[in-house]
Amino acid sequence: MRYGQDHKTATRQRIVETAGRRLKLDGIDGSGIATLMKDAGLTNGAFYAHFTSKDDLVATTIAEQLREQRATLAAAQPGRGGVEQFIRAYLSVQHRDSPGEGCPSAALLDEVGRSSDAVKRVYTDGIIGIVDDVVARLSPRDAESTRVKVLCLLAGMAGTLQLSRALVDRELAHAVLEQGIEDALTLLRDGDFV
Amino acid sequence: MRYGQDHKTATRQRIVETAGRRLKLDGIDGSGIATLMKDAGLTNGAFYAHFTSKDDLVATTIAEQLREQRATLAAAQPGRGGVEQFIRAYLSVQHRDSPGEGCPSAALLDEVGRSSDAVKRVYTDGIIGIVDDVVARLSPRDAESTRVKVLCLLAGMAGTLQLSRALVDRELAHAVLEQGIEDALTLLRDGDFV
DNA sequence: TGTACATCAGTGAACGCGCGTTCACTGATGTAC
DNA sequence: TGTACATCAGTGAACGCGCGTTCACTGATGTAC
Repeated sequence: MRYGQDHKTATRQRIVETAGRRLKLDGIDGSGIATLMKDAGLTNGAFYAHFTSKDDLVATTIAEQLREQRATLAAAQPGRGGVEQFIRAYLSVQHRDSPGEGCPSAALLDEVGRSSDAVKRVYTDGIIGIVDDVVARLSPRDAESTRVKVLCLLAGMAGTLQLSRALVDRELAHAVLEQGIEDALTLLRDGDFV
Repeated sequence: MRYGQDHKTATRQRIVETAGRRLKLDGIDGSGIATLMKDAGLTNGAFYAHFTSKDDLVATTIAEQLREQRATLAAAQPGRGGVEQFIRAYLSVQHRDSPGEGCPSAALLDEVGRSSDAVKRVYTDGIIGIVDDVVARLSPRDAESTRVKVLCLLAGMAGTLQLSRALVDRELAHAVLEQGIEDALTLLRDGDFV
């Protein structure tokens, strides 16, 4: 089956997209090559024509997921208001109940910490990209220290979402989201930005 | 090999202890029964004399790990000062670099969110136990709303530790821990406790 | 324009291995006489 | 006290299965003549 030159690129893109969903739903260790390829409508054998290893796909997918997360922020209203909008959407019931469509940090952060340096590398680069976008919206006096503050803010939000997903007490899980928004806004206010 | 009545109990306890370390190091999906048993000096076959399934061990181990985490807090100085002490130890370089000896939430929270209801149940109960100890130290006006605030505080700290483990930029990873302590103390101050 | 051929994305079976789980067996100990 | 036996914690091989990876092959397409 010889195809046009865009075909393979499109297939690769499709694998990365469906893998994003699967990895966030079942975890890195919980997702096998055969399943990942089946999600993209292919068989396992085709995998190594697109990626050198599972780790290669994981790294590629996490980079792409963080790029999408960044695009979500970019779509919000301009300036500081967009950051608040982002926080409320992030800590929403809808986001919590749709891990496959959501933030890779919330779904995979502890697994990333156990992953290869290659995966940690793309994660680091990707999260810094998001942070820089947030910092630009806050236009702070000290951009460097603000980057660290924003990093912590995002990490806290990811942890809060993870907790809300792990609690069986639905009422408590909801209260955690609400309080998480309050806490994030408090830190945003106290962060000495401007 | 017939042994005294305490022998089996002691063996089970040993499995749960070594499993705690292994699960936090390699993740739930990343830890196999044979490895978990070898860690305890046993062979795979003995496993099902102690637990009904891997999920049973995971639930038992997470409950035990949260109990140990609670004991760590109990060992700190009394009152609110102990909470600050706990925060600084939690977000320390030492804790970050020893996941096997550390907090189960930081190591496994996103995997718990993908686990069985049984695992989520013991996680929920365990974390509430820790929260109640923190709340008791703060002796707040409104204990119920303070529980939620403390839950969020702990979730944020877990996320921050996960992030520090995932970043390849060592300097940034360290700055995140420092900022995480600042943020946690800020939330503790603003929490309207007393 | 029509035909022969080279390309190469994708198939599907197979590799060795580790997974969670089961089970017939071992053998050191506590108990009964 | 000494011996025979029942108990049962632990062994180690095996179950079927899915893992990550490899590879000989297929066959639709683009290209060459």
